[in-house]
Amino acid sequence: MAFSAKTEYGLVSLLELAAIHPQGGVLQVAEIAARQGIPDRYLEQMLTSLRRGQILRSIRGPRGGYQLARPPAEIRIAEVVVCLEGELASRGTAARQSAEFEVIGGLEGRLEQARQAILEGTSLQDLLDERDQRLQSQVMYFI
Amino acid sequence: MAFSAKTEYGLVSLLELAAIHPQGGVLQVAEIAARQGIPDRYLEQMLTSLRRGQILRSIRGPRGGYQLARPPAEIRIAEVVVCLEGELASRGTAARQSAEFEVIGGLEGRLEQARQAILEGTSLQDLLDERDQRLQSQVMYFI
DNA sequence: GGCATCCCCAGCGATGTAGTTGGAAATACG
DNA sequence: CGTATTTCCAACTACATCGCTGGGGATGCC
Repeated sequence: MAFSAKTEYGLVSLLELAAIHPQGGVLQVAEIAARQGIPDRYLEQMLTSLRRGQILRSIRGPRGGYQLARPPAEIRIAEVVVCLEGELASRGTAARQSAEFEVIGGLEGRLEQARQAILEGTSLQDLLDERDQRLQSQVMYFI
Repeated sequence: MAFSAKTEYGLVSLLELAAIHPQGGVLQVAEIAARQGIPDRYLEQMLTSLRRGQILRSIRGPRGGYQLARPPAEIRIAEVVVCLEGELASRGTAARQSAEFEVIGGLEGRLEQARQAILEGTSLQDLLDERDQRLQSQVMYFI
């Protein structure tokens, strides 16, 4: 798959929070984990990363939980992925110095650029819309 | 990086072989490895994969080596990558059944589709042209 | 104070990646 | 024929990462 479990779990959680954002919605780790079938102690770590990345805000104590730090339209998926994938600073390997390696490096650059374009061009709101549409058509079939 | 070392090494080797293909060129593992600074016993495995994938042909015994099984224009990079990355059949994870996971899955699909489009749309000849152009401009600077 | 909830960080098993090694089979060449 | 050269096959190691679990600690509502 294109994403690690970390990233998938984080994005799914953000989607859940985005869905109730207009109501200023707050969800607890355990709630999200139960609904999505994710180990809660693991999910905790992703939400912590997202908080450190200023994407989530947390509320401690009883009746606490997490909520989006910004409206979904202002959260780019690229940002989320960087935050969850751990950056892996200078993931680029020490480029070997031959014309052949440079050409391959160029191809890799184009691949990552294409990926980045999609991730930058998609906001959490876009995914939320997609989700709502999906749920909508499920209801249609149901009737 | 977008590629594993395996894939990079394999592609670099293919580039070297493509460069001398019009002369029906043959190179030995040790030659390529030395020129590119790759451990030769490791590179051996990549070239074996490429042979099994019908991308290379091998000649055994003294004065043996490897050569392209087809002209570079007929070798798509997508094919090479599949061959080297080991396929990892059904790399796709067991998709969780929630609207949120489905939406994320959709995004992953678009990412992989974009990647695939580039890899399908690039032939070994394309990379070879890029290499030659790069070498050409190096000479320019040299003068 | 007590309980619910987030916070931090350490560790663990499975898997994958990069590379090494040992030897068997084919074949050109003298 | 014999030997050196080269590919072929398959196992093995070292290390990192991934997905996940666990133990406490901090905070804050009641």
